[in-house]
Order: sequence, then C-alpha cells, then structure tokens
Amino acid sequence: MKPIKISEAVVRRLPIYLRYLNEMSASNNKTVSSQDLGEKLNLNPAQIRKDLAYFGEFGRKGVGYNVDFLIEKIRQILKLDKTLNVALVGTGNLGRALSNYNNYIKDNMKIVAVFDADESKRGTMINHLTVLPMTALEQTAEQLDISVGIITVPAQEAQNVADQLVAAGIHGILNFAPVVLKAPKDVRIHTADFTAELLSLAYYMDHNHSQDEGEM
Amino acid sequence: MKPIKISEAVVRRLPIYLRYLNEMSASNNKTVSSQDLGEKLNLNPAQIRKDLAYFGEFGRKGVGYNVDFLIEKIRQILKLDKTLNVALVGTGNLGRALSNYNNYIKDNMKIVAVFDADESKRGTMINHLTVLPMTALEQTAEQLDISVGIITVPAQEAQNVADQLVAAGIHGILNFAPVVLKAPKDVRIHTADFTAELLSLAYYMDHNHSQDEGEM
DNA sequence: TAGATTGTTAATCGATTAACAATC
DNA sequence: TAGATTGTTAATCGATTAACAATC
Repeated sequence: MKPIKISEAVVRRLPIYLRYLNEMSASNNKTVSSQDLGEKLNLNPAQIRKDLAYFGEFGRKGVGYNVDFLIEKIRQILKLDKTLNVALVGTGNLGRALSNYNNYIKDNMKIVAVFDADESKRGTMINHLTVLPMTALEQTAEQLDISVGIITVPAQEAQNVADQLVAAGIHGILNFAPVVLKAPKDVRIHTADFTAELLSLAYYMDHNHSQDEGEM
Repeated sequence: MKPIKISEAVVRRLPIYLRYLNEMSASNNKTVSSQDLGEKLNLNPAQIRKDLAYFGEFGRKGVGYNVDFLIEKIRQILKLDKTLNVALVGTGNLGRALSNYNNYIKDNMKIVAVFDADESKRGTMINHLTVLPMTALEQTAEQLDISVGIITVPAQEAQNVADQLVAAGIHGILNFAPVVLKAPKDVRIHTADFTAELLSLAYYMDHNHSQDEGEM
C-alpha cells in the first residue's frame, strides 16, 4: 500500500523493541506506552511511536500499545512469523558458541547446517549437526531452503566464503569476520564487528572529556 | 586545541580504516588515497577525508596518505598506543571464544582477568588465566589497572554484572548480552548485539523489493 | 606543466525530537 | 469530564556528499 521507504535505523530498532516486549509479555504486562519503552530502552518516545507508525496504527490513544498485539505485529514485520533456515560456516570457537545460541534465537531463525573448509573437521558433530564440507554448500542450501548464512571463519577466508554463499543462492549474511565484504547489492550483509566495537571503545577511555563533563 | 566534538559515527569508522591500513602495510603499500580506501571499505572518499581531517592534516595533496604514518595517527587517536587492560565476565562458550581472540586483538587491548559467578567454574583455566569469583572483581580491577569490561553472561545477569563493573571503577563496557544496560553517563557502553543483527536481517529476506530492484 | 588528490566549505539528505490535535 | 497517550506534522539537528580551490 504505502510505498514509504523504511530506513535501516528503524529496522535495527525493531528487534530491540521485540525483545523487551517479550520480557513484558512473560511477566504478564498487558499494555505499554512509548514512554515506558523509551525509558527502558534509552530511546526517545517520539521516535518509538514514529518507528511503529511506519507500519500501521498499533496503539490506542490515551492507552498505549497492547503488548501481545505489538509483538505479533513486529514479528510479522521482521518476517519472524515464518522460519528462516540458516547455514553456519566456520566451526572455530565462535562458530561453536553461536550454534549453541541456536535455541536462544529460537525466534524462528534456525541453524540447519554447519560447514567447515577444514577437512579434518568433516563429520564432527556440532550441536546435533554434522559438519559438512564446503563442496556440499550449494546442494544443501537448496535442499534445506537456506536463505541466511553466518560467517565465522578467519578474516582472510571470509570473502571467499561469502562468494560461495552468494553462489549458493543465499541472500542474507551475518558476518563475524573483521573485514568488509563485497557482494551483489541484492545480498544483504550485516556485520557483527565486535573487534571494531572494542577498539572504538578505547577512544572513550580516560578522556579528560574537555570541559563539558557534568560529573556529580 | 580544537574543541570540535567528534561524532560517534566517525569514531566507529576509525578501527575499520585502521584494519585495512594494517593489511596494506603488511603487503608493503606505502601510500593510499581516500579513493582507494573508499572502494575497499564501501565508503564515500569525501567522508573518509573529512573523518581524518577532524584530527589533523594527515595527507598530502596530489599524493594521498602515507600508510604507516596514518596507522600511527589512528592508533594515537584511538589510544591504542598504550595497552588497555580488559576483564572478561562470563566463561560460557562465547566468553571462551572471545578470550581466544585475545591474541587477535593484540592491538593493545588485553584480557588480563576472567570472572564467573558460577562457583563451579572457579579456578578453571581459560587461555592461561584462572577464572576468578566475582568477589575478586573490585580488587583485581584496581591491582591490574583494568579499565574495560566485556560481558558475556546471560541476559538476566548482565545488568547486575554491569553494576559490579561500574562499582569496580570500570569506564568502558563491551556488552554481548541481548539487553539494554543502564549505567552512569561517564561509563561508555558498546553493545555487540548480534541477535538483533540477525533478526533485522530477516526483514530484508525475500522482500519483493517493490518495483525498484534492478536484477539482472 | 599537467594530473592527482587533499582539506574544507556549501549543499543535500536523512534522522531525531518537539509539539500538539485527535481521541481513548 | 479530566488525564493520558497516540499518530503525525513541523522544527531541529546531525551526518553525508558534492564541489572545488589549494597544492603536491
């Protein structure tokens, strides 16, 4: 209907809303205001209302938002109402850690296959899944209807793996390797760049914070 | 000298520049232009020049930037020219994975202590470090001059851990728990929220991409 | 010199926030 | 009704990009 372009910033906030709403629902809260959400999530209430309003009129004036209804709506928006199958490539420490988060992210994104280029890993079990060789990627991706790939290989191999994922028809990549990946523009790449997060954190340490710091 | 406020967006790009410059240096490239950097990092060259210009005149007109000089400068800006000591709290799969990245992030951020609330983990060795109980946090932080904490505990415990880190005098936190943490504003919190990254990725999957997608 | 590329200003674009009428 | 809170417009703020003089 509305051909309004939704900005990335908005989309990135939706999972944050969802997460907190799930908590509220679990503790039997029925309604929530943008005010409440803003306080809990350190966001401006107006921003939250605006974000949600892009997708519909989900609230009631004078009342707020119905928690369970809003959960349902956000899940629909994010397409978490249907299961997305995920392939994980790279079975080092991080890959193994993530495959355990599988249950945690039970939000309908499910790791259904695990790959590793290292032949010696072949056949190893990781969280109920057998480690497959990269040569099996294309066929497995098709058979299991995999649409998302997670990359947890060393930086030098990441672009190569990304290329293989793209060749296997995958349209979304969550990249943990500390490198900027190239892909056709119909492939969406999100980078979980915690080394960059850590290094940028250093910038803010021990700063004398000029004159404008209002310590109490 | 210049009291110009540097935006977060700028600071977050610096480690990305640094990373690629290190690669260039390793392969013996002497100079680089904002054009080159932009192409490799998917960024606008003007943005890169502007980012760097906040901190000084690092380039030469008609020539570009000296790679090693720029590395040195960015390291100074990010304060990576002196070692920052880091405490890691939470020794689950992710915590163990990260402590192995330690050598990787040898950029002068060093995990010097590991903590876990679980008594049964106490005394276990992780990557040459003995797991300490949370009660040892405050004293250890002071003794080892720890300024940054990494949180890899379950979401329900994260805020509690953050409070303890703050109480121990830590001013920077890298949080891996999928929750929004509260802290005094002189404490800098970066969140490595890969579950949110993954869920927001779902939004972009299978989209019919309206009419404007130029598939070939 | 001619070509390349910076540093920087101005223009554009986009995102956040404030404000408030509508209304529950 | 009075109080609360949404949805939305307008105002503000900030970040990105274009353009170009300076200059190597």
